[in-house]
Amino acid sequence: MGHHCCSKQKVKRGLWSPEEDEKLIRHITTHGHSCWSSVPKLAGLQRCGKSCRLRWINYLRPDLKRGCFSEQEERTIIDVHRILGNRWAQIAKHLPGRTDNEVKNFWNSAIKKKLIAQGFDPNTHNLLSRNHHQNNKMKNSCKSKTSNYPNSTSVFTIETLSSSKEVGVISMDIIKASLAALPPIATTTTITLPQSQTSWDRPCKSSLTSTTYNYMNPISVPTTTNMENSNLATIEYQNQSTSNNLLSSSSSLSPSGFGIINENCMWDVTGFEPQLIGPSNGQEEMQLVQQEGAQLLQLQENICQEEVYKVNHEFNNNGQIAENVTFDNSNFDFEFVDSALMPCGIYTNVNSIDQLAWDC
DNA sequence: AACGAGCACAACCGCCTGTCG
DNA sequence: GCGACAGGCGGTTGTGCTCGT
Repeated sequence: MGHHCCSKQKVKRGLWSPEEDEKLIRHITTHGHSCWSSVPKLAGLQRCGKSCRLRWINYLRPDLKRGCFSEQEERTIIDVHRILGNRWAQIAKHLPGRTDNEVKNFWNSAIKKKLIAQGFDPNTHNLLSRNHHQNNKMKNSCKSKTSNYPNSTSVFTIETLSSSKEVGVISMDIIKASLAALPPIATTTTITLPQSQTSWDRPCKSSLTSTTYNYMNPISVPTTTNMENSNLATIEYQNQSTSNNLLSSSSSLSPSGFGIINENCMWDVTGFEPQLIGPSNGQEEMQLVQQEGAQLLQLQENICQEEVYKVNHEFNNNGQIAENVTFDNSNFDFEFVDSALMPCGIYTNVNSIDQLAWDC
């Protein structure tokens, strides 16, 4: 059974021949594709319009980047997927020259398996094997005083400690998530690592001696947004289930508090890119981590800005007054905001990472 | 050389949404 | 408001290649 647009006529299916490709390219480059349904007839192809469109978008478009995905692209896919989920078209927009189909195939054939192999749930980006254990632990003895999200899937227990700075089992994603959860006031964060630990994702329960690093919270750096106009929205995120928040029309966007979970620690053992961060090369590596964290934050901020802009743009076009716009009557993507702000379920009001310890 | 399993990727299917009459 | 249609998207399937036996 074919697609309804194809059922009316006899259409060829299956792989495209070079001759068909040539016909389609010649037609689109000379006439464009104002209406895909008319393209097959005009181009002399026995295909349906949808098939032509897919062939052009996924394979024949001149601006496509062919070949293997770069490591940077892989990371971008993972990072954006963490925020957006299986919205392949949206993810592909962050990868110039790549199509949603290509990204989807790459995810399913490569990244997904690597994440699973590393113990990550590719859907939630949380650890797989320890989920139940940690969830049970959360139920029984969670002392978190800050996380108030009932649907949190965090596998980490956060405790407020008055004096201890010890970091037990820790991975890069936890570090970044916690750093990103810091309020924008803090500019420098002190992280104490066991001396013996040279890799962030390598569990190390005992710490005889420790090394201290300073980590600049990239969120704390004031950034200016470059939206089309200054008529931006401020999100006062409280509780999505009972939200009755207002969009204000004249304040500036401040998506601070973005959480980051980063599976970059997986590269360490998958052979992609060893990231040894420790006393031997800590200074240099921490700079790289800072840069990477800042880039990731910028990426997440950009995505959030796009969502917020969509809301404003839509209402402005409709001639409505932004002050009267609420989340309830908007189509704002709460799920997106939730995932962007609390990707690992960590939501905290603590003043510095010194107050955090991870009970893993 | 023949065969089958596994894999990557191209293509299709079905659903959803927006537009238009 | 309703139906028809086109475009877009994500999930799934089909196809051809590679590699091991």
